[in-house]
Amino acid sequence: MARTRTYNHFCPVARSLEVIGEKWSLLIVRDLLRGPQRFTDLLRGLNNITPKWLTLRLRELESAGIVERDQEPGRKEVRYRLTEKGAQLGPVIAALNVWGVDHAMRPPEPGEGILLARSLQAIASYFNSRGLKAEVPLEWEIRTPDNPPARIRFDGETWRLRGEDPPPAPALVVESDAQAWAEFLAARGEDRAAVFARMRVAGGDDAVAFFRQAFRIPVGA
Amino acid sequence: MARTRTYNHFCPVARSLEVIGEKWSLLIVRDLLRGPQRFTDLLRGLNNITPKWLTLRLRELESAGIVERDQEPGRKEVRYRLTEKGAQLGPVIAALNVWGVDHAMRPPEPGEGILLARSLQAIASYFNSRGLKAEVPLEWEIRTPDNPPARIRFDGETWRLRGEDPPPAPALVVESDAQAWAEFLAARGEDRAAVFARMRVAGGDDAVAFFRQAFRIPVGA
DNA sequence: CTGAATCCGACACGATACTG
DNA sequence: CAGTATCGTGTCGGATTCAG
Repeated sequence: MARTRTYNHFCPVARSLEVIGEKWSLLIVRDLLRGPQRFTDLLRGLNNITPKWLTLRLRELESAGIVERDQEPGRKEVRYRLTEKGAQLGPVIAALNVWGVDHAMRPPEPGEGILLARSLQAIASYFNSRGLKAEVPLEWEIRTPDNPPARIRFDGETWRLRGEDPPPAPALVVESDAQAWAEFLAARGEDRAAVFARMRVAGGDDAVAFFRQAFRIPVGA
Repeated sequence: MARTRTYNHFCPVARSLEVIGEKWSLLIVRDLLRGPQRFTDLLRGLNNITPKWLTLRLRELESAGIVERDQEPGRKEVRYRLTEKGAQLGPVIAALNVWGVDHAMRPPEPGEGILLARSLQAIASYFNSRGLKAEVPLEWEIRTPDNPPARIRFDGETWRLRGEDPPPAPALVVESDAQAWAEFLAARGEDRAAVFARMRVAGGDDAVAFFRQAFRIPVGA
């Protein structure tokens, strides 16, 4: 595979970018960090990517030892998952996530795909990078019409996405629609408080207070 | 500026990559993290970039608020430097550096530019990411024929590049040529020990022992 | 319906030369 | 020193097609 995107620097940063600097590569890794995905899961999640480019990128990532292809013999289903080498790109995604939250967020565009699970992944990563901790383990659930409900959990040390598995009552449930949820995340200060005021939130006073603190929602009028 | 590289995801990682994901952008930031640079400094350091693309990328980074252009009135000299927003890309570069050192290094290619200062920047960043600490503050100097001598210093807490300014005797001096120094960094285990054996090292026994430990040079034959 | 392959056009990028 | 200008190539997007 004649890489055209070479820099010819003797430098670890340049070497890394030669491997995962092409368009889409890091976003594929981002989505696989949530767990193994099928081709069409990735296709949908990446929104604008064409099958051709997803195929090519997956092959490149595979031959770079970042992604593995799991195909059960007999089954037709193919699952792509990260190797250990690929999972170690986590800190790169986390650093981009922090910078993006701090310096590159804006409200969602009309045609933009809003994946609830992905937005909670970003929140968990940001909280972990910022060292935000709750006093006790807790769980939040966010519900919107178009997405399966998603949960984020603080286990006493770090924040993680939660799958569908065990449903002990979460400390707090937010009900909204995906658009409003995204606008909530993109806004700051009073604007964020205004959007928050229009969402339905169920939970104890302490839980709500901590949620407001975590998202820096001013107490406002 | 009609960004062609848009992803249309509501996601901080995708937003970041829309700003700094184009070819060369992050490498310009990498070089500016060492301090302000002139156009031709960057041109030389980036090795294969053409003036046209360097100009375009600098304009983009400027209008994104990542880079500032300093031009003394009357003087022709222009210096580019990072804004605070740009400096906060440091953790992104650091994460790419760690991954590159762990998973993407290989010996230098023949035509490859080897900048001593940049390689020490990468080492300092890697040591800091890995939490390597010395028991006392210390300084190393690396000398090669083609580059100005470069120094790296541990101040008791973090590792930093040192400019040319104050020259109290470093704890350890390595004399080599740039090619051998790069091969030393690219090698592991016994290979690294073999290259190390061919370099001239001056310093106290403790200083040399710590250097070997920091670079994981086996004691060997 | 999943998991692709193929063709074509737009534009991002590279190589080289030239300018205030 | 700090860029422009010109021209060719490669990367990528869009639409269509295809086999299991």
